[in-house]
Amino acid sequence: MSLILENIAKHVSLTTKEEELFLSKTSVHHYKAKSILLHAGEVCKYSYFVNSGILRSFNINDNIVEHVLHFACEGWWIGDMYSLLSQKPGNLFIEVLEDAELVLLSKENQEHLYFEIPKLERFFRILTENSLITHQGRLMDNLSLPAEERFEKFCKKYPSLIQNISQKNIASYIGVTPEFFSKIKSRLIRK
Amino acid sequence: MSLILENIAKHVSLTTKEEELFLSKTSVHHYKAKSILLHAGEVCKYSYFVNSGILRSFNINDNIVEHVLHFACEGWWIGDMYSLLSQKPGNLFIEVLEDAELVLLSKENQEHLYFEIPKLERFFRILTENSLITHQGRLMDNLSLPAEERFEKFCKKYPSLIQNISQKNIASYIGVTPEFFSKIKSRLIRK
DNA sequence: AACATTTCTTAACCTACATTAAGTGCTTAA
DNA sequence: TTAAGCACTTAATGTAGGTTAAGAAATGTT
Repeated sequence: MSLILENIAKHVSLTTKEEELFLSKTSVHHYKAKSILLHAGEVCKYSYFVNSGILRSFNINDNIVEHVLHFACEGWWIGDMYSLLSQKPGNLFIEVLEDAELVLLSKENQEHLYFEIPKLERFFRILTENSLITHQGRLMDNLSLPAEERFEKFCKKYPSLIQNISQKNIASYIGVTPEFFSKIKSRLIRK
Repeated sequence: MSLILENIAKHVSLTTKEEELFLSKTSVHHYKAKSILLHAGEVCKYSYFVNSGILRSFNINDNIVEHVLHFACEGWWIGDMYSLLSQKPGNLFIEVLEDAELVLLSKENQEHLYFEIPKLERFFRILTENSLITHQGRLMDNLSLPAEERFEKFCKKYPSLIQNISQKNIASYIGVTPEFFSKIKSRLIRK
């Protein structure tokens, strides 16, 4: 069974017919590392589900500094929620970090599916709720914890990512410069 | 018509019978300023909709420093999403800042309503999506903007709140100490 | 009205993190 | 195979924002 159907089955149970309908509204594409799926200033047309590979979403400040909003690897969704829902140009880039196989679900198809399979409305509600909880937690951590503890939390929460993501990108997610991140890391190793 | 029904009507249209069913699952309560509706360590049982008054949710770090996650005034919802959905003890306090009339919706009733009025699943999906977008934006702002610009954004986004909330609380939401916030403010006034 | 409590301001000093810069090792590319 | 480009490290110096402390203004309480 495909990964995305397993993913859905964790929250709602679809009939075989519904599963087929769902899949018929999606398409699978392959992307090479360094591909940019979405540029800031564009309107985001798809939600992306990751079958394999790694992606990140980030913004760029004053044309210089990148800040990572989100990583996505196998079994995760990624997109620019703001742009996708408003259909206005967003601030996010979406980039492939490691060669990826993605399931694309367009906004229109997603809306269709809500009408044809109301259970999917529930599925995406739950997905969005979980994402919100994660973001709230990260926000509170950024307000209240020093960089070193934010890094430790990141390691605990996403152990699989640490192996596969450059320090530069982790630093950007944590919210520090690569230089300072390097210092933190060597401090932790010395312990 | 009640404020909460107007609120729902902005996203989905309910029949009169459905509206009655919805209201029958909620209850209205009045709280004095300084009431604490939820303590960190407790399980959150309700979503709160604000008919009038002002509330805030916040955590406390090392038993000392407060950080505001969220303000809510007329027409807004507030709760501890993490605790509400997981039914585990959360980290948030919810406090009344100004005497409030609130609509309480328990988790069980909310789940019931999803089954009896599927349109409400859509309503809360949309609500959660909007909240997620807001939190993502705030997260990126915290990562990439200095405190002064975060404050300016806050003023633009929530002009009505500034009149009614102490500087201490705004500072905590922005992510700086009251002392530094005071400095920022006088710097902006001098401009 | 008088006292207590909390909020806000100001200022001196301190620290977590940024910036700049220089150097090392890895990878990719002609 | 050499050069060019990144990712990473280290270290000197700079700064946004924190801490501490003390007083002023506002608010609440009896």
